[in-house]
Amino acid sequence: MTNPRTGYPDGYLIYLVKQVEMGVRRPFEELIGRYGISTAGYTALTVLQSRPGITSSELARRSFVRAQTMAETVAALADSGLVRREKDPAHGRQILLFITERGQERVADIAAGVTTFEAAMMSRLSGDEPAELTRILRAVRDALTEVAARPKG
Amino acid sequence: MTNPRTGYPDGYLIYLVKQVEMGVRRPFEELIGRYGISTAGYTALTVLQSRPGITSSELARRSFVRAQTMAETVAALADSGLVRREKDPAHGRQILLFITERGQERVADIAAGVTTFEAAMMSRLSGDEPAELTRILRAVRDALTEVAARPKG
DNA sequence: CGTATCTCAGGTGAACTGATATGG
DNA sequence: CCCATATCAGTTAACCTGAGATAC
Repeated sequence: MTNPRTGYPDGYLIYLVKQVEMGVRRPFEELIGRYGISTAGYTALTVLQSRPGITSSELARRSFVRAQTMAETVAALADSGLVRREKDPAHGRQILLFITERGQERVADIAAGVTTFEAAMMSRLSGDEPAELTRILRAVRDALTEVAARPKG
Repeated sequence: MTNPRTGYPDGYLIYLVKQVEMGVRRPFEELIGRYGISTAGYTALTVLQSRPGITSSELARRSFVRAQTMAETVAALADSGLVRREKDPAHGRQILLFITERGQERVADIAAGVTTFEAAMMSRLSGDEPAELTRILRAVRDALTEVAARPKG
């Protein structure tokens, strides 16, 4: 009934994650949408900033979505000239992705709004709580990566 | 560029929340789906356990969705006999919601699976990290409630 | 009169499964 | 042969907006 590790009912952590994600979703969508891209697109751009040259499939794995879903997201970015696709000479099938100059600019344009929004999210946190939260969420994500890697159960 | 409170790039916290939510979504859906209800339905049931007699609109606010969306979720639960609707005698328009005996049983059936899944999520956390995470996420959710309450921006 | 609930109707973006082709 | 990537096609679950009736 009550989880000894959280002090809350079983399933509450999952509910809480969902609440936070939903609380972020609409305001964030509204913010990003003004710049003509989707939330998923924006996220892909920021990942490509730190990991230039990864494939769409790899991007999909990092976002916990199927390759087909990410392919759509990337296609939209490529159409807008924010991402450049380049055939991997070593692997004929793979296509490497790079953020373009224009993509960099777009991310820079959005930066101030994102910073403000994230500050609002953290407005009730004090001291090192933001760093704690980030650290612990990364550990949860890594644990979920393991779960996702399992074949079917 | 780098947020001084998290030590990570701006927007990373939002990305992390999304990653975790996506990492939870499919396995959790798969788990809950076996019992013939949706993830949203299961969550509504658990909230009704601790808050019997709240309205669908109130449930919607707590989940950061529109009233119409929650109405659909609740309708499905009522059709399955997991939730009972009762006209509020004091407020002619409002309909109060209660989880039924059958709803309680359904939640109980799912409990073991949920506990196991949540344990997997927390498998890389040690000591009081799960409690820390829960506490901090609640503070973030409360901050987001304020953001959502604002009229339009 | 303004605000909130509930409900009907229609719409959408972002995920999904399935199938196929190709390359390592 | 097996596995991964990419891509075309169709589908779904969970949100959304808009509009109208009712109640405080």
